Amino acid sequence: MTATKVDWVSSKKTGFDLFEDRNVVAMRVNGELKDLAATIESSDQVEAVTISSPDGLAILRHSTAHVLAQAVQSINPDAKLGIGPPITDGFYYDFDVESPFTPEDLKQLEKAMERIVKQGQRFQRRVVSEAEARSELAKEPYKLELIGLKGGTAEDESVEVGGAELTIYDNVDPKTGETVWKDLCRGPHLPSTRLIGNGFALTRVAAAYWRGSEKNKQLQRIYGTGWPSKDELRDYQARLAEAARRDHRKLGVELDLFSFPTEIGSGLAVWHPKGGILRQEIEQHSLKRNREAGYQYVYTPHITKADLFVESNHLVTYADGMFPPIHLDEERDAQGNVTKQGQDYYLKPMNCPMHILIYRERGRSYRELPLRLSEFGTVYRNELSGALHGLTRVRGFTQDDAHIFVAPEQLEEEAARVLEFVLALLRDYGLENFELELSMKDDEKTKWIGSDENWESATNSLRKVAAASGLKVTEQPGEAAFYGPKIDLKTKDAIGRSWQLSTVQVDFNLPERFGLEYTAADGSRQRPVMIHRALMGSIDRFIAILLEHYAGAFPVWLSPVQVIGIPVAEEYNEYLGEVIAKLRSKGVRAELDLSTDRMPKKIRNATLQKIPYQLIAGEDDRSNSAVSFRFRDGHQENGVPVEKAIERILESIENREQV
RNA sequence: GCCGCCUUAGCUCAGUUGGCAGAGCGAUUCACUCGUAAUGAAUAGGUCGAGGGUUCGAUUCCCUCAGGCGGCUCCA
Repeated sequence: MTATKVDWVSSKKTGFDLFEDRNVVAMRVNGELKDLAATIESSDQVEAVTISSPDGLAILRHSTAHVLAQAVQSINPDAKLGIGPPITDGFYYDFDVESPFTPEDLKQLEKAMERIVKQGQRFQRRVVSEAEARSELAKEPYKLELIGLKGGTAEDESVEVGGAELTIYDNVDPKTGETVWKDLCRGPHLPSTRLIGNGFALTRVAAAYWRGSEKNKQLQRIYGTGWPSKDELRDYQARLAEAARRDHRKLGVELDLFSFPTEIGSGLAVWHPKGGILRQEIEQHSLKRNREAGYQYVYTPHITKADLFVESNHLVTYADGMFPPIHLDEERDAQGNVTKQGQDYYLKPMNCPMHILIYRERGRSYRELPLRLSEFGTVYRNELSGALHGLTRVRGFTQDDAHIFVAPEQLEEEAARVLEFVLALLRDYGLENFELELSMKDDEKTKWIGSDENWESATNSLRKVAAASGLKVTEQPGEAAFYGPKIDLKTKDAIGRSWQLSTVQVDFNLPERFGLEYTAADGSRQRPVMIHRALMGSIDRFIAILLEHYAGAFPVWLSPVQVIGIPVAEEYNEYLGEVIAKLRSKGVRAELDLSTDRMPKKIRNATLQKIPYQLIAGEDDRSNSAVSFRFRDGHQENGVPVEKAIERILESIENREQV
């Protein structure tokens, strides 16, 4: 926060009197955000809100949204206003219009907005009664609906009608004093549109359901971004360009890792040889770590009779996410009458019921617990076509899944072990900067099953475990799965984007449904608790995250091609070929570039493929039994003796180094 | 699933107000034998996403479908 405390000044004043700094665009009066035009009482605590502070940016963006709405209505007076709040990095405004906006409309609207900004219209707050608001906004059906909602039940406060009173903001032409536009809004706003400057841009158009419900009409939403200066806008646009450069869908094509053939179907990926190597490395490393941590690997089928998902209740709670059944074994006579009842089979959307059946296959002793079953389990989910997105949202994917069966008293210790394990493994892949979210039940929703005592003790256990990790923990009441609390782990990638990865969920429900038991030390039958652990979420998605994190330039051990040999001329093919062969014999993924390209072209190709080591050899190297290194960043080390070079490469693989 | 936009060579993209389809990269071949991000030349490569309609004629206009992109919704 850049807000500064301000001492109280004697007589009655407004924010304009108090703050001369033009960067101050609003103020907090006794903790409440207000326009600078608001008057201040002598007992008030006042803080300045500068345009670059989080509050200031939100106000800037909200005011920019108003300017957008004014621009839209200046061009199309029939456009009905929805809502227009600030969001991360920008704002949007929803409109009900006859025909959707086009990219050309956006350019035209930006121009209109610039004119409004230059005009320096004042945002003037005015308190109105509900009746006044209704008559002034008679032509705005959505605003009228918002007015109707105000004072209703626990509805979230919105930027339109939150707060104690209804207010309308008039946009006033500073020269004529005429109100040129107005909008129902709680504020606060910038003192003048001029402060918006040239740090804004309209970014895209999209449809959005009115008030976020599929049942409502879709409005046309215009998204924009807004910043205090043109330079900051450019920085933001550069960040977007960097994110686009790292897009895993683009890198997947460029590095020949995977594709989504339309013949196979939406959201169903095939892995090419290079992507296959990457995936194998990740899986093998994970397998080894899982084994070391006491997990036992299992295999289960991709398809099962309906019975299993009836017993697990997935066919009730998760039916929408499942592919329709495959009807098998039905027989009919010549008249078409069913002579043998068929069976429905389903593609599995989750692995847990299968693992549970392995547990239940025989009697279990407390001595076997915790029993940790893990699997790279491939699941299929019938995601809505519009929700699919590269490898991060697909219809078939592989979870590095595990289900741990523990005695209730083991829950806390095991959860701590799981979290520790998850963090260690993710660090192996080069991820850092983790945050935890503890999702709990709340008193408002009714979906929760299981006893309050169970919830309380499990939540307390997870809370302790999360706290002990030393990571930042956010508690989220109401966000738990219906069957138990969970810890989700988020990580930030190299350019600061947050990704949800692992989840550790406590489940009382499935052990109950499947009647799981173990024999305790005293001979009594007890019910185990289950922990669901998806470490990388989905391997497919995890690879997408790593791809974007590393921008395709993986650490040596994960690189599909680790070493490429580039002879200076054909003459040196044989010499360098021997070096490459030695590396291959030691398990290094090394290739020799025998193409007819010239050397600089080969270097360019290898660099674009983001291969960590380019080994170059010409006369200087051959006569000294040496090779020359060229690295991704272009720096070189010439004349390295072959044995030393090999050693160095092997070490970097062993230590999972980035080079 | 809903709304909007898009789909032209392996890739990135021009183009046609309805009249024989274009470039760069990539591929192949030939020449060059080369020291740190593109040597030169030639050749091949297309039912203009699929199907239907309008038209003398459709890659171009209209309809349906598929796939992609951006959102919304969804993500137990």
